[in-house]
Amino acid sequence: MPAHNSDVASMFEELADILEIEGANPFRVRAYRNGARSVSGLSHSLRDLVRQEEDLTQYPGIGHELATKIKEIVDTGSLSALEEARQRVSPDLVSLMHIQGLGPKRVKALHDKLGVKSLADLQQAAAQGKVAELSGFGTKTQNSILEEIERFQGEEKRYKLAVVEDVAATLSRHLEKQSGVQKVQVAGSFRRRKETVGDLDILVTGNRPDEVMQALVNYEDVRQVLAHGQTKSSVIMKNGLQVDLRFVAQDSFGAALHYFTGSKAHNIAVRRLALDRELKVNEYGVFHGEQKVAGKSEEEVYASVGLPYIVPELREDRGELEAAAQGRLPELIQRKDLCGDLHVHTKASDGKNTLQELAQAARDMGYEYLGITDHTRNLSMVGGLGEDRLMEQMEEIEDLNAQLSGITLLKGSEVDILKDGSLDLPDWVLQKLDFCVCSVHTAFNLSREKQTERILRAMDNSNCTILGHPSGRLIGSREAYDVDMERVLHGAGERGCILELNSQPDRLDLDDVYCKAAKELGVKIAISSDAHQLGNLELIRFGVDQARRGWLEAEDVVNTRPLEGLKKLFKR
DNA sequence: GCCGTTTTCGGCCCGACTGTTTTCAGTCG
Repeated sequence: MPAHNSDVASMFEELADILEIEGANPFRVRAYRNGARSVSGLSHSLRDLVRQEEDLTQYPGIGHELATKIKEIVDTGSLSALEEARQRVSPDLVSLMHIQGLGPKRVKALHDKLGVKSLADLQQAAAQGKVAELSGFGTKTQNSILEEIERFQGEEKRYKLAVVEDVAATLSRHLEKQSGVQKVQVAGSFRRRKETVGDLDILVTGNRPDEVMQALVNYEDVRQVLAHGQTKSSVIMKNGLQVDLRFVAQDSFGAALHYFTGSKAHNIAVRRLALDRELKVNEYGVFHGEQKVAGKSEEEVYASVGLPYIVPELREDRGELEAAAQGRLPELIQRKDLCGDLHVHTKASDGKNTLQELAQAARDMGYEYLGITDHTRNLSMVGGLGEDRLMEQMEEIEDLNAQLSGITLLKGSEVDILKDGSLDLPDWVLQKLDFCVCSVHTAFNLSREKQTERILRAMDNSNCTILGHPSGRLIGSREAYDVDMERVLHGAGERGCILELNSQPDRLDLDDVYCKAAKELGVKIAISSDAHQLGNLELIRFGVDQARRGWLEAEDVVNTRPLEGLKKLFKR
């Protein structure tokens, strides 16, 4: 059984859940959660680290005990402490913790007093009115449990960033229109530009808190009100997304924004730094005893703990605080740094537009070049190009380039990587192109070893300029294929192959963690839209967001180079 | 269970809201 970092993390999380239900020392529980978080933010694979006999306790939150457990998971694929814990507390019972409003104490009470063992048991007990009879519970709790069970079963837990953007924009406008509102700002993982968002955190300043809260709970798209207080309200929108609204005072805005932007791990780390200086940080400000010393702006908050401003995208407690303290925060890439796009489809395969239309759109976006990369023949269902049609397209591009001014079309192709790692078109054709994006579109189920070898072999071909959407994942619908990304990263580095950061909101592939790893290995990244129609070209901003989360600077990304510089990077 | 530029023991981030209470526990972010 493969043991990815995420497997280790989820085992630690599950163990933490069980210990919590059992009433274990809360700090011990927290230690497991910290360990899980630390592990999932790691850019190295634990399997490799263990194999290389690295000292795992060098990573934050991993001590002797967790290091031993990680070794056990990597070596055996399971964790005996977790197996034993599951005997005591069943996974079905643990899963009840994921229902909003149910924590360890209540789950334990439901189990001990009512014999609840599963979601079905709970639903039945609540429907029969037994839950309300327990001390500490009541009719309201019982009803909300029933509602939550239905919601829990019906819907996805996290939403893609691009989906949430619409809700955020319309709701922000609605709130801004309310009288007495000065400022509306979305915080949370949305502001950190995380690829998926669990809920929307919105901050409001002004002088009529009651009315703003009222405006949210009465908003037409609200399905259910979870909480409605003086300074905080929570609602569920009709699409299932939870929105938390906070009213904050003007002079606490920076502290609140920092607090609610998170991540939680980053905030905890900042508060720990503050404690060293005998400061207390909360959402109202930074305090020295009773005295408030900062809070108006986020810059103030960071300054109070001796740090420069850290942009939201970096706030994951993945080394940004240390980097800030040492004055080596990256100067992150921005949308305006991009000189072109290197992955675009036309009508020739599964795109919607002509070369001319795309060229014009790219020029209007201020690009210097646009890489045309239609699919190849292996993807016959989307009209993939064989060598004849590709040769024709190359001619077309050359003719068009002769007429166009202000934009250059690059002759490219998104070449299928076949099952054995060979490329879908012969070398003599590929050599005529300016560059190739090579991608896996079939045979996702190969073993880890075979999939990895397949991709390495594809990169062996010097015509493979860019490895397209390297993991193949589709957020929320398809797992990445099983591939040793560490080896792929090293392989790309050794061969001078560029890795793509595909900007489609459901791909964002490479992800942030591997972008950072690639950067550390000196592997270059191409941020591409993978546009299939004109409107898709702008999706590239989501790629830029993800790149920023991956610590990438302009120099790490090939398509920040003007055309001549780019062409040099294409040669390998 | 983790951690340490006072420490290897004794700390460990902090506040709002809800429901069930009669002053607070549980949950959440």
